[in-house]
Amino acid sequence: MATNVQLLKDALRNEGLLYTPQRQIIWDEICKTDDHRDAEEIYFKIKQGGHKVSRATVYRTIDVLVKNNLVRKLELGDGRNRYENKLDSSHHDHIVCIQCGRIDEFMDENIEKLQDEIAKKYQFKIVRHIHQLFGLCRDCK
Amino acid sequence: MATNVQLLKDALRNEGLLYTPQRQIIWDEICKTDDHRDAEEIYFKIKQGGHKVSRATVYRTIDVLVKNNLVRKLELGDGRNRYENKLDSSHHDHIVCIQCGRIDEFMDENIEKLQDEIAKKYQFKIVRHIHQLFGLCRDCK
DNA sequence: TTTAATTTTGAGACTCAATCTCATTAAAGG
DNA sequence: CCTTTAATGAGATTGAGTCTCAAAATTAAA
Repeated sequence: MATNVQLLKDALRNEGLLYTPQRQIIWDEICKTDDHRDAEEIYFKIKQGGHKVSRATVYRTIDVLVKNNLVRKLELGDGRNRYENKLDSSHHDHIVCIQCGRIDEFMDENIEKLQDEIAKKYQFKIVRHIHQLFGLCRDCK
Repeated sequence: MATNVQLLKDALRNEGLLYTPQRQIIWDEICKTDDHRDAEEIYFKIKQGGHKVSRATVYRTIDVLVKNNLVRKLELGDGRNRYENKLDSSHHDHIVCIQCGRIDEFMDENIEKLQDEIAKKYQFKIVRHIHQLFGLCRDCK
């Protein structure tokens, strides 16, 4: 598998951390899909795959990946954070079906612009934002 | 104090629940400020005020108030939900300072419209949305 | 190399918000 | 009143996430 080994190595070097098999396994697992999975799911998938990596290491490594922009953290407000790799995805926000859990992505340049204007009005420097639409998807309404 | 007794009574009737002193105390406490407080803060403020209401009742009652549109639930993704009364506030979203915790409110009719368009494009029925800008406020940047 | 110093890992304890349980208390409605 | 039904509260439980610390692995030094 070994997806984007170099990206991981760079992130680790950037943090002054060592490149280890466990960290590679975790990064590989996150790269395997474009799903929005929580840490437990990722942890169990790794276990299922026959690898032995502890829960603590999974959480610790995900934090590093998020901090170094390899992974996006999704906060849906239900007490579980989700994660998705940022390998080839540009910025986007999320549409979440409250019935079936399906998560779609959207991006609107105009909304981004309006956001910046609002920030300016409040003399606020935006570091990140969350924009999520909750409701019923095509198949659930 | 007894703020908007009728609104509470209506919400409770709507849910088939009884009107009780504890529920009134909780609703009063939430109406006292326009802050965005978490359940523990509300619980302790009630305690401080000399009233005896259990934590369980606070959480249970807040849920009813949220469900009946008397209270807005704010999910900032830090593991604690905040609540604000909806007495005289119209719809708005939030700007959160990651340095000092200050929370401001904003509302942009154009963003709302764009949101609706996106929903239409995805054949999605929006039930609620979260739009939060995180960063540094005027005094922190 | 062999040893010493440093970093990482993993098992399980711990935290904290939130929920659940169930015995006790309070209220409604004859 | 008395019976029935609902609400309350104390404390147990859950669950995601974090922390601890001894053991294992890696790196650097000798």
